[in-house]
Amino acid sequence: MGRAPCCSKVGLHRGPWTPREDALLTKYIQTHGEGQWRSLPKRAGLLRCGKSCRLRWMNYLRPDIKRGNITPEEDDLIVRMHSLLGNRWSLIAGRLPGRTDNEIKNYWNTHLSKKLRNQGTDPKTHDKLTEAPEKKKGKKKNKQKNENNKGSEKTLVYLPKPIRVKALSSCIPRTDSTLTLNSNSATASTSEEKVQSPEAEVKEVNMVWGVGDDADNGGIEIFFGEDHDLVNNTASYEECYSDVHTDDHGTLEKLYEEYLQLLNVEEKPDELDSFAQSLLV
DNA sequence: AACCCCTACAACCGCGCGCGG
DNA sequence: TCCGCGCGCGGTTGTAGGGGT
Repeated sequence: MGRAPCCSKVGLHRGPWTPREDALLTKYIQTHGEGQWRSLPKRAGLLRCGKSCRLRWMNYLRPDIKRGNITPEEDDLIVRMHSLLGNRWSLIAGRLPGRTDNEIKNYWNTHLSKKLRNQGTDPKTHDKLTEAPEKKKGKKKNKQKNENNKGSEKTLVYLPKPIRVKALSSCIPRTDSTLTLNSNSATASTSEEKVQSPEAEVKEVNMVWGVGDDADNGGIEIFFGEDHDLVNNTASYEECYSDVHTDDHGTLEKLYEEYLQLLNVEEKPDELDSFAQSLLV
């Protein structure tokens, strides 16, 4: 077993980035743009692995990164998105403009999971804990804190299976993405019928959504997007989602209703607006 | 003052997916 | 169809710094 390292480690810098390295990377990307990460370090004059460069840029140097404290609104949204999406940090981050998946993941592990536990909520399942909240004394060392991320016994309906989220970069801008649900918890369809996006239901927030089967992963696929993106892009809905099928509109409606409930649409219409705004970024 | 423990978060790692040859 | 590469993701580790004893 064992996978070859992404690049030769010999002679490459590791650990914290120096201001000089940051400057080199930033300057290179400003001139040549992102991408080609593997060859970028050499061309930028950096003794770093391409992966490390990508991470540094994505999580720290990008000009649109919002540094600073997570606001209570963001905090709340993260919790509710997590209850729906699980540990899909990149997907959650996509709904929080300027925030990175790494930042949200760290914030979750250090703040929110603890906060939820103290509130008597299981941070993995978002169910009520039967046991009393963990006391501060008797806490184990650092390594233990990440135990929360390991396999869950969750059986809640619609909990996403912990599998990869697919980006639809060819059709839809970066902030739109898909998630896949476990077929054990939601009805998957293999019908050949094309599904009509229920745009009418969500027009006021300029969003479209839909569900399709994801046979490869044994699940179904949900996507959220912005209808003007689909209109403005040359690709049609069918071109983007040619594999989207359903014969179970009840399931679709239920899924979407739950999504809206999680956003507390009725109680916080402004928040949905800001959510919709975030999709524009 | 010195030591220890804990927190926060930057960085690394391994893996899987998509795409092009 | 297969294979290798590039990329992105989630999980994990490393470490600086702060607070308590």
